[in-house]
Amino acid sequence: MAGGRPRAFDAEAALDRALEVFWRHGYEGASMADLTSAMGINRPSLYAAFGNKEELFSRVLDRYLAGPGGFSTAALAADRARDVVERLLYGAVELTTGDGTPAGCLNVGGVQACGPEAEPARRAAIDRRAAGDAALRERLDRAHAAGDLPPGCDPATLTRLVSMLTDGIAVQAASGASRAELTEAVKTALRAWPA
Amino acid sequence: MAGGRPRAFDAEAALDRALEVFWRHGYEGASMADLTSAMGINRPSLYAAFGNKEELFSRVLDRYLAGPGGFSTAALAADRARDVVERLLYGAVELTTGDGTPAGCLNVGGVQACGPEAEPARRAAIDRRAAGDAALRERLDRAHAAGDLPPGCDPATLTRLVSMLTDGIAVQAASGASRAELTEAVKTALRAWPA
DNA sequence: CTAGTTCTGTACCGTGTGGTAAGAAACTAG
DNA sequence: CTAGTTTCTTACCACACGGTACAGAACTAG
Repeated sequence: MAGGRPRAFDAEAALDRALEVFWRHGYEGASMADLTSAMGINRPSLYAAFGNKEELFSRVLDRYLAGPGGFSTAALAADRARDVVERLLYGAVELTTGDGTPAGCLNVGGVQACGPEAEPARRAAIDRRAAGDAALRERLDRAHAAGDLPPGCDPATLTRLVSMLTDGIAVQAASGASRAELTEAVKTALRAWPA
Repeated sequence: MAGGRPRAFDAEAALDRALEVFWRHGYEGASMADLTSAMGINRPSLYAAFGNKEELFSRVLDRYLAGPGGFSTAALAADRARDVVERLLYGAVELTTGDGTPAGCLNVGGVQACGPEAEPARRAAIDRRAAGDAALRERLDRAHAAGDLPPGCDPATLTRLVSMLTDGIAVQAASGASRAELTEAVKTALRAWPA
């Protein structure tokens, strides 16, 4: 006694469309009408497949971090700490100034305070950020133990600074800065850490 | 043929209340009901005095930059370029992590993409940011001409980097970073520019 | 007091929001 | 072919949104 009518859409492809919409308009700025229209499905199908708007956003966040934001976990695999940071910063520039993608960062945009009903989405974004920071922190702790950090550099503070820079990159991109401009700024910032 | 009923509220005090609400909830997250309630006035009074939500936000932005954000123009008066930057960065930390004020920055939050009808407010925020960047750029140009910049430092790029850092500070504060943590990170960033 | 003007208070408008009820349609197991 | 299950489609719900019409209240000039 199984079966049932098969769904007429690809859930993962629909999530990619939803990602595009959330990325461009933010959590609150993306209406269910925008989402269903972009995903090519009806409202009840969306609710049956993904729960509600908040859960959909959460799944989109995961997809974002695994896809376009995947460079940030990949960067941690670099041999030297400076390369880790360099990959993170340039990766953030590329992510937030991509040609076919919206300017800015879905996760950074999700942090900005909005209405009370968007609070769960905000927390979801903040939680993912904290997880990313923790992973970087753990990597820099290892670098510190191996003497791979500049003298007098606290891994926790350095983690905070890198996170601050990637956040700044996202806001700059969202407000119109070009990839070339941000690349130059990152290059200047990295001058403080000679290779 | 003059006179008319006098208004029963102080417009500037009402703007301060509106500032608090916009700062905490963002442009879209602040409803007219929130605003009128906090300002202690009725809807028609608000519309008569300030136009509409968008114009109110614009006036609040000006008040924000003249008040809590005033340090950013004051910082430009420092004698040495490094002091200008230092004041800007520490000032941003203080602004975004104030005790009685919401975490984050009204102007940075305004940049984040939201619904289509918030686009004018977004542009208003971006324009103010551009004006601030232009003022800093002009100050760093003078410093460059006076040999007050580190060797090989482009004023335009340095302006972008400082703006990126203050943006990052705002996002970090909005996502829960403490004043002490951000102060440490700024201190580390400033190490690249010896005093 | 009257005429003119401006603000206040209540009650309302159209629209868009996230979310859902109900039934038809498409599939599988027997 | 039938019963059971899951999806799709249409139509709808209550509600909150930004914005406003209208009448009464408070003031000034004559």
